[in-house]
Amino acid sequence: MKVIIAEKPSVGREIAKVFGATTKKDGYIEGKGYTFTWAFGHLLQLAAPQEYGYYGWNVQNLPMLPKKFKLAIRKIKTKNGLVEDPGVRKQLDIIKTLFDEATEIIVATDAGREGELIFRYIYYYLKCKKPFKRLWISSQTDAAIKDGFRNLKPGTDYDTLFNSAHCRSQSDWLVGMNATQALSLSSRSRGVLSLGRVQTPTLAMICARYLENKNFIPQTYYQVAMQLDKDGQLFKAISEKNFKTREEAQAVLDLVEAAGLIESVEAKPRKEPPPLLHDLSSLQQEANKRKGFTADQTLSLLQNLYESKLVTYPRTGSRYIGDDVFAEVPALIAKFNHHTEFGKQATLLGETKLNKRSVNAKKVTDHHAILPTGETPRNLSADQQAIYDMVSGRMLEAFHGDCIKEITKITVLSGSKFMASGTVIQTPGWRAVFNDKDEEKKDEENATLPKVTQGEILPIVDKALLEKQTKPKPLYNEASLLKALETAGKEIDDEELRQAMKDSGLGTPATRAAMIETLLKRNYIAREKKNLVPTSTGLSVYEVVKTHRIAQAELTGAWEKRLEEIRGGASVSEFQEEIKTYTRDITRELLLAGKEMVLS
DNA sequence: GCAAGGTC
Repeated sequence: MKVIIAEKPSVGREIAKVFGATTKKDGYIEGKGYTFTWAFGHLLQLAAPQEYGYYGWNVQNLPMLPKKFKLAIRKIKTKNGLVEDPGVRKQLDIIKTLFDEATEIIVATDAGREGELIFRYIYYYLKCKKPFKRLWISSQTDAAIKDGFRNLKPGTDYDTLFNSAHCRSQSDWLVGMNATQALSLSSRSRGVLSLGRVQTPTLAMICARYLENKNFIPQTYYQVAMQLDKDGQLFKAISEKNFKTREEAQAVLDLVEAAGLIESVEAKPRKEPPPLLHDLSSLQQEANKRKGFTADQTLSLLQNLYESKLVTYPRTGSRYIGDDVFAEVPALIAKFNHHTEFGKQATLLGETKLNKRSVNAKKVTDHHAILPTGETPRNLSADQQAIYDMVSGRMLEAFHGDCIKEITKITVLSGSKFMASGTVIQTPGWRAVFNDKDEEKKDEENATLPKVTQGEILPIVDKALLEKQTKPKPLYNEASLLKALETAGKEIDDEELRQAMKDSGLGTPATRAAMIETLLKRNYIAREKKNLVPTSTGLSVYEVVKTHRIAQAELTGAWEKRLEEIRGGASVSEFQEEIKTYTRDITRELLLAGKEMVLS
């Protein structure tokens, strides 16, 4: 008997379906000589410090450097503290029984570093010795699955990938556990002061932005505005220059005459391509902007929709689909032909050539972009419906044509030079789907401009001196923080580190929402209206760690570079030694620095 | 009491 193990039930069932296996059992499916089972993500994790004899929280234990890491069944929090997750225990028992009976195992966990780790941790924990092969596919269409099974890889091909995954896991444990205890103990804080490779740079970003915003000194500047009249249609023009002093602006204002000469008129069409399909992060950002949902709420609503088979896999980091999935898109779009809001646009799309901007198999990683499945939704809550509409509306947008705008710039002479600009949508294209108001217009922009010609002289009906102030960068909210986490590392000077981080950023799509919740739970940050601001505790921690590597995105870049080398066959023990050295250093530094910490 | 990673 061959046993196929997937990362999650949905994938296990999908593969079983392709094989025509139909006998559903508790925790697996049988048929056609195969058994299909699954994990629920990571069933096993690196064991807690006490499993290595480090009891209690004690400076004497630090740094904790286990000789050999152990695995433990995933825990859940109950009122009696941490206990083994019974569902996980049960599934692990099922997997053990199946592995014991197996002649061969086929590994169908997600095609990536963590997918490899999920399987290997199970395999080694169960002390399994059966041979295994690897299924490596990036979409779960019938064709992709069949093709993948014709091209199974030897399991050992992925040994170095497992090494890199295991190193990632151990390193996060070593640095996180030790740094957390070191700072919590030395600061004599009442609560836990947690630190980690991802959470601490995130906290640092929030704190740095908050301080920059709070300490910003606004600069006053001046502009001169006028209103011109073209056959009764008024429009606004602003001085070409900004002025540092009121006097300079006043002088320009005084020179404005009763009429202005149209010096030039420039009208250019601009094509605006449709947005890409959603990945989790872009959807979380949009839901935060449109509905004020937190990243965590959006993920949980999307998970509900996924479990009801209404949308595809939610925790994806790709905004693209492959050609195989694209082949199914026309039929999917047609399902929305009678939708109350999008029906007209869906029908229209059915008659036109689809935009293939979101189609690129090379940019599909473990999972493709989020799409509706085409199943008809029933009894959705208002919030679920809102998320579902964002997913399906985005699909219609993504395959729509460009939006064509006309950007007009007019220069007016009256004493000095003035500019008027306006944007008119000529062909809405994808913008017809939601028919939203255009993104926030600059206040000097006119909604529409009258037709004027060069050389014309128009009466000036009003003029004024405007006093304005420069504005600081805004505080982070969930949407802008998620964006910043995705792009973290883009400004690293070191070319190699920047390169190593360019596809990842800080954290992963699956973990970012939970990480924001962790910072809130630790009382490091708080929600203030839609903004995320640091608390006094958060700022105190930031002050202590801000100059250390643990507070910088570069640390992730440096690790990613080394992990990629390990995947390519480089020495594991060398990296492990570096991490141990770093762990000793950061622990020692924090044991000292924490003593100086001011906690209110 | 602690990380980051995955998912019901």
